[in-house]
Amino acid sequence: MSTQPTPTPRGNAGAGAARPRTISIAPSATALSGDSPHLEKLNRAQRRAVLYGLPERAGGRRNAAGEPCASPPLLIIAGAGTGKTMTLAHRVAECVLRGYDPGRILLLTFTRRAAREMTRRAERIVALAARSAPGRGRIGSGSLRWAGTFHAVANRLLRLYAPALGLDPSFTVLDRSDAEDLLDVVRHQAGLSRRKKRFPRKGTCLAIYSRCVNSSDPLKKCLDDAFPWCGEWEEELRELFRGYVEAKQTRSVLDYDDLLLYWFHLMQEPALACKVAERFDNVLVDEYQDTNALQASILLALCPDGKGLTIVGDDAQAIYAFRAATVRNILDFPEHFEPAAAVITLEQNYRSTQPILDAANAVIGFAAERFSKDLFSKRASRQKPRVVAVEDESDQAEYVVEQVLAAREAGLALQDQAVLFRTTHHSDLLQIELSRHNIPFVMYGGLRFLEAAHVKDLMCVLRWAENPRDGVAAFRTLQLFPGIGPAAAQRILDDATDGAAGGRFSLQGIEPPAAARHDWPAFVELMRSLLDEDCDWPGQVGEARRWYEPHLERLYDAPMVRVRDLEQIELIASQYPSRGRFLSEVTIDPPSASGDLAGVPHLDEDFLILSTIHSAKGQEFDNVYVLNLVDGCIPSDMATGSADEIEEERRLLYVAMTRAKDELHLIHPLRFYTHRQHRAGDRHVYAPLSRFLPGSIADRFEIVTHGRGAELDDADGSSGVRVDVAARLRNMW
DNA sequence: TAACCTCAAACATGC
DNA sequence: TTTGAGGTTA
Repeated sequence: MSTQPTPTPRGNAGAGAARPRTISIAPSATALSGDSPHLEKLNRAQRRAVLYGLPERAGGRRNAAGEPCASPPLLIIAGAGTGKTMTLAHRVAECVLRGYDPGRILLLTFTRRAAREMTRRAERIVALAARSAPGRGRIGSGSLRWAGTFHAVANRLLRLYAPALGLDPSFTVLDRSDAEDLLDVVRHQAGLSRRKKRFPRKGTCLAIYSRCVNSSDPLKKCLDDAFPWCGEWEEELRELFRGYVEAKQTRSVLDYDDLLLYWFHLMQEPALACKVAERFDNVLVDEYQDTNALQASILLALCPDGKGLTIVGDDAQAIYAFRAATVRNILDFPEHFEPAAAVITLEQNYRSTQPILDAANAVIGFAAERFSKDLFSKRASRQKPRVVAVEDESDQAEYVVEQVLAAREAGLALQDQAVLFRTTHHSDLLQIELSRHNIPFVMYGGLRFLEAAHVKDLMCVLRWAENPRDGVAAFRTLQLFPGIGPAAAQRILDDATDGAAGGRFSLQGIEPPAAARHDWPAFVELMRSLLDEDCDWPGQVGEARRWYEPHLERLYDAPMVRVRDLEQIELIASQYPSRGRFLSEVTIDPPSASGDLAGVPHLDEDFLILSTIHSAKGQEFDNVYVLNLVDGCIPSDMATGSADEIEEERRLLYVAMTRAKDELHLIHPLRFYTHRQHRAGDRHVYAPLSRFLPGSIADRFEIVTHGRGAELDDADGSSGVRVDVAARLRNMW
């Protein structure tokens, strides 16, 4: 679908292609590495990446012309398992050791967890080096203040520069479903819900909006590219988005995309951009292949000449195009600068055995465009990765259980084993099977803790208190009362803001509907308390919870489980210094979305990891089991629309495979039972092995058959004949 | 009139 | 499973 020019095909230097340049290492750098024990563990390429272009001493941070001493732009292409985190952490540490102020280093990562890991390591390296060379650099815990995701850093910067941007510094942040709700309000007000033909749903509308913002493309192009079935609604959508932007502004709320968008506009104003840029001597960006056009614009505005800028990524692991990330960012990075940025490639893999890499290289070898590199490892093994044919999904679950238990018997902890899958529901059956066998597990990226209705309810009460203009939070809070629905909530909201000036509001004198009258005074008292400047934090979370619990019991079944979740919120809240920080940071990087296990109590000491492939990014495990290696799952049925989408699915499989250190099992259920049928129903379709594992690379794998699947041996596709029955059945309609 | 309930349809899924 | 529309009740 994309008509953009392609970058370097393998072994072919195309025009404008980014090719690795020869890097000459400054003698001083070599000398330094010789006497620096903290660099000893690094290989040659890693050491080059750590030291490249860094001035010997950054003391004073200014050269004779009064300009900051800074390294030229650098791109590190770090293949899977090549010690990327370690290398980046070392470079951060090296900056500190050479005299840069850690508080002036900006480290942009993909998740908060990655930021934490990186700072922790950098601090350790500095501490270690300081022991052998006292006085070279100092770093205390927490002095790398500017480490986080683009969104988290944006949140902090925007609060600092809010007045200049016309923002209320106590703005609140809408998560995805809040944003959808607000969009829905606007949609109804604009009369778009009353159309002869069905208008796209709120989730789709927001996805379109988000894509426009993040790709920086006009609406028309977004619709053509990603939402062709909504093309006829272009004008209505434009009107809707106009209303949505206005609605956010009157409420002092920002959605995820706004965080980037406001930062972008901050950087477009030269005077302000200069101030922001001056805060940082070094800017390091991790996972650059998964940034989008808007993020790239921000970054280039932050470092127009690339001075002090280091980016790390792997084009072969770009898996977020659906969120408007573009691999062009990394492919085109070197040529943005004059002279072009240096490229250092890390190819030695320390994670996987060579047979696993051979297989992964073979899979990614079919990719159409990428920086040329092939991973190699010194970890020899005779064990090839397995392609396991199983009869169906329940046989698949059985196989995983068997293998996991066998590996544990052999001494491998459950935590060192992971089951990966394309979408969350692919793991449904396995979860049941694991529970049956009493195998504890943790689901990464699945829980969506903050999206549970009762959790959102409580968060909205707090959010309303934080930002009285946050009508989204207010609207939801009010509807918790019996007898208050959308209409009454809106009336109360109007009355409450009418009587008070300056965006404040007052619940005094509001007459609620009869059914809500009984509970009303307690709520007025709660809000009075929460709005009090001296209200104790985090104690107010408990106060809000105690008010909310009776409502919870009325509104939902199984209240006990939900009550425990609320206690969990209290616990999490206690780790933040203020209500504002808690609300924004938890919204921007929710605890479960980043696979953040810290602070999740009552877990067994050992547990199996279940994760979507997306959430497994950056992780590694001894044994990896990948579920549903069939066409329709990988690549997903939903992603076969264009060549670009197929390529992304291929990279997704590559990411999954390269998570494995020792053992890799790719499981192929031969048939799938179709849904929505009687319990004992036998309607099913035969599923062909994923197209990413064609017969031509079969020699990279050990092909095995499990259990009852043995009977179907000659149907497993190893004959080389492929019939995509699933697709044919789909195409019937 | 608005809240609440029921039922049918849906172009999505990863964060 | 969820959304949203339409019908029923307070």
